[in-house]
Amino acid sequence: MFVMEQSFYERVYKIASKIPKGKVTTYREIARKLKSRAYQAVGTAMNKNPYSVKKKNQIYVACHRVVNSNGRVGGFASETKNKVKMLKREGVEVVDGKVDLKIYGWKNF
DNA sequence: CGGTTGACCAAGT
DNA sequence: GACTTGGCCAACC
Repeated sequence: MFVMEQSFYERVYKIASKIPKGKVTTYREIARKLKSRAYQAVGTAMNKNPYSVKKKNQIYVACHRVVNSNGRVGGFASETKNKVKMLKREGVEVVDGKVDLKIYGWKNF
């Protein structure tokens, strides 16, 4: 059985999966919702994120909807072009791997 | 328990 | 605008 360890990461996944379509959020915001400033840990969580597993019990994390505070698309840089496509398909305008946080910034506290 | 790391952030140079 | 430095927090060794 899945032993979803109740770690800091899982909370991150849940929040990340909460991101509405056509919006993006930053690591900072996620950390903030966790009552922490662990933006770093959030990033690390994403890195180990089982987003590929789209099972029923599994959480799907839209990594591409998570960006840095600068609006720059994060570490998936090598595949950024692909993610950018996805984001655009969701209605998010991405320019040079960057997003307008003023417009698409997720502020659904 | 200390040092390293990580898809980070902000301010300074 | 690019690079450096310090800070931040959780996980890993």
